[in-house]
Amino acid sequence: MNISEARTRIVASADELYNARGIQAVGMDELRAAAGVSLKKLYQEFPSKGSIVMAVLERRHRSWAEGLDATVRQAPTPRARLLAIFDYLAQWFGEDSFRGCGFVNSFAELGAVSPDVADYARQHKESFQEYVGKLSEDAGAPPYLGPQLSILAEGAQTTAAIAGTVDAAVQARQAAEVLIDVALGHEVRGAA
Amino acid sequence: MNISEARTRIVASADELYNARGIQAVGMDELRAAAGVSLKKLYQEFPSKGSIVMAVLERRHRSWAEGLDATVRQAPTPRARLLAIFDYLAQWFGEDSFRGCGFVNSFAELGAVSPDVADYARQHKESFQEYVGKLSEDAGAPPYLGPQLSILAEGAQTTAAIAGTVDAAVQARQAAEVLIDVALGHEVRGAA
DNA sequence: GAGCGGAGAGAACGTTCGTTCTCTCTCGGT
DNA sequence: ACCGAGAGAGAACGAACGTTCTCTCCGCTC
Repeated sequence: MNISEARTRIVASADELYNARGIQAVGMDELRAAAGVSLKKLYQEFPSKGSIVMAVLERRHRSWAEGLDATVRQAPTPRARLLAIFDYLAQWFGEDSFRGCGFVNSFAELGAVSPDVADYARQHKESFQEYVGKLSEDAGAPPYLGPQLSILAEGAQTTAAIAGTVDAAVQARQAAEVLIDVALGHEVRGAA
Repeated sequence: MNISEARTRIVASADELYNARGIQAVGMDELRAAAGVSLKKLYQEFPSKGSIVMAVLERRHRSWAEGLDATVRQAPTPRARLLAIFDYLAQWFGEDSFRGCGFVNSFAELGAVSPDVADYARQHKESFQEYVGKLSEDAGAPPYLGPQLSILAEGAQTTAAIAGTVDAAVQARQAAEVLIDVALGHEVRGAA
């Protein structure tokens, strides 16, 4: 077996287990079993559990950013691209494995004791906010729209995770529509 | 020393410590020291760490609900009362001890392994959503406004916690203004 | 004053965790 | 065929945790 094959499998298993049950609740032996790897090889690939956690965060960031961008790219107009963010959320929330944003969760679990985890979570959120800001700019919206939509997306994730329903994605999407149209100077009528 | 005095001090210390460093990172001995109580008395008041966690959640819920309601009551109109939610958030985010919503954090840490914690977090969020829904109804807004504002508030909390700034509260407040006015059928002009 | 109940301090226990060590087996080169 | 390097399985280790037990001391009752 290739060395990097083992790395990949370890990180993938860790991602799945940490997401499902929390980082601190999953021990190295359980991870070893799930990855089908010896404990020796585990510590040969990663010097510590902390480094596995960081590798998982990197994997999550790549996966999220790529998935989001793929969905957004399919939308034809700048306005549709902004709304596509919430379609991506809706699809994500519907997955059985969805248990909230992995960065929020790891920040809550380890942010206070691990500066690395806290910094990475911050970076991930900043990168998302920049992405949304760029999409907003492309749509010709004033700069306040980006943060507003980012906050909506963030709130939808937390709400969906704790309530256990997909509703938050469509509610956030409807709110986003209003905010976008107002920011673009369109006429908006409230539905009664 | 009165028995319920000890209980109160234990729960207050636990709240502070759990908030600052995470529940799993704080051991019973550290809590005992912070509360100024013997380990014996600790287990005399609470049968287990889990029961202390639940008591902390109850305390947090009461404190949050009372603080929010006090701020909201000061606002003169239904519209101002809806916006007061975000003033409350802004003040909260500015506190040194702010480290994100305690229910989101405990859900992230223990929700997957403790149904009690998960259920309580769900109840807390539901209760907040009902509260916002009631305020929306009082303002004469259509029923979709409540969830929209709840999601905004939720997102502001997470964003402020991870970014470490208060900005999210005022950004969410501005978005809320737009959503409220559109929902009430007012004319809204986008600022450019 | 003697004895007793309860409280505080902290040692002790059993478990779990992250990490390392040991033992055994296999496989490739001469 | 033999020897050495490397890998797998899992025992072992030290620390930390939640929880319980022990010991000592204080104040109250007869």
